[in-house]
Amino acid sequence: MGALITGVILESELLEHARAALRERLDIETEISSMGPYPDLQRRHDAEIDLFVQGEPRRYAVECKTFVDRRDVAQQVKQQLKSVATPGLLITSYLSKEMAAYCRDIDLQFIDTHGNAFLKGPGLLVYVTGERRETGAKPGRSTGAVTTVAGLRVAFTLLTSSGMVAAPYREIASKAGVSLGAVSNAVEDLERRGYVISGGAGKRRALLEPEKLLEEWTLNYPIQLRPKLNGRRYSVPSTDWWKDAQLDMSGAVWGGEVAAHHLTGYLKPATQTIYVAPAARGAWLKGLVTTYRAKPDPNGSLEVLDKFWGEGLESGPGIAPFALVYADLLASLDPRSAETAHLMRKEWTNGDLNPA
DNA sequence: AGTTAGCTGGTGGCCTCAGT
DNA sequence: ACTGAGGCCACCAGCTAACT
Repeated sequence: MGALITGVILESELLEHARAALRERLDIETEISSMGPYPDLQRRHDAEIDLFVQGEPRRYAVECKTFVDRRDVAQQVKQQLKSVATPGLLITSYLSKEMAAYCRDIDLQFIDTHGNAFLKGPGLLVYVTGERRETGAKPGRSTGAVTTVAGLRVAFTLLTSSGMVAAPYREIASKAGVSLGAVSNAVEDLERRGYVISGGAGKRRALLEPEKLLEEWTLNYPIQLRPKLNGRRYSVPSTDWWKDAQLDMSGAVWGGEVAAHHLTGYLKPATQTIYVAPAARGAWLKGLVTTYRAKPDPNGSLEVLDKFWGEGLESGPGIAPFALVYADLLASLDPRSAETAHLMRKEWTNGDLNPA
């Protein structure tokens, strides 16, 4: 089971190993009720399982995470499972004593593949910690394509530009704004997880299951990549200033609700998200302040972030790539935005929003 | 296109010190 | 003497860039 720890594994494998550990160490039987991804946006977890306690099934919404070695990851899972009607359960490869204690503190139930567990409910209280991982296994962080900053950039480039997956690593690296080694790691991870198929030496690679990859990317983008984009908020006196703001001339692009409005005509934007190239950011912000009297405000409706992708990936003039607009909408946790995101994904699936 | 050495930054653990 | 907070430090994963 060493590979479980050092490599990135499939959610289904993680689930199976954790269920086996629960059965062997704690004599608790489980049954998988359903596996995601779910079509409805209310269910963004990975699976639903029944735990049999004294013969009675207890249903849990499951979120699988290969590595949970940071408090913010546990916190993110907690937040994600909060919106689910059934009790949430984190399944991971290994939780240290410290992380187990933290999960208990924030009331996040979990099981890992080594028999550590925290389960509570009517007539049920299990807290097992300190079960050790195998020797030689490192506590490693993932090098995953959707769990690291560089990996997310690479996955984003592949999702946004069809055909890019077959391009040389140097071209992908250039478009994604990451190093060559990072592309190598990311593509290797995508291959291992079945998102990329490689035909061997000289053969072209292909992207498989882009929809599933998009879902994973969407979940990880607000946690891993977005906080690195130097986000700053501003308030603008006029509520509909965005209507006549022409961004494409200034190198900035709309993300979030305004982009969704332009793409679908469906959503009336209450917030504005703009991505600006870091080099142009200073001059661009000056213009924003003089033209629209924008003021720095931590609660302002306008958020300005660094543009992190290369040229030619936009969904349209002055509009961020679809995947990013979709992720922005879902990250806002606003039901209106989620509905629009769902609508956009349908169009993307049909190929209507794919630029390249 | 792949490999790897070296740098960077984040995290966890240990130590110290102040307060009770 | 004990406990908790804060600071410091070592370790390690992630990343880059040079090299093959």
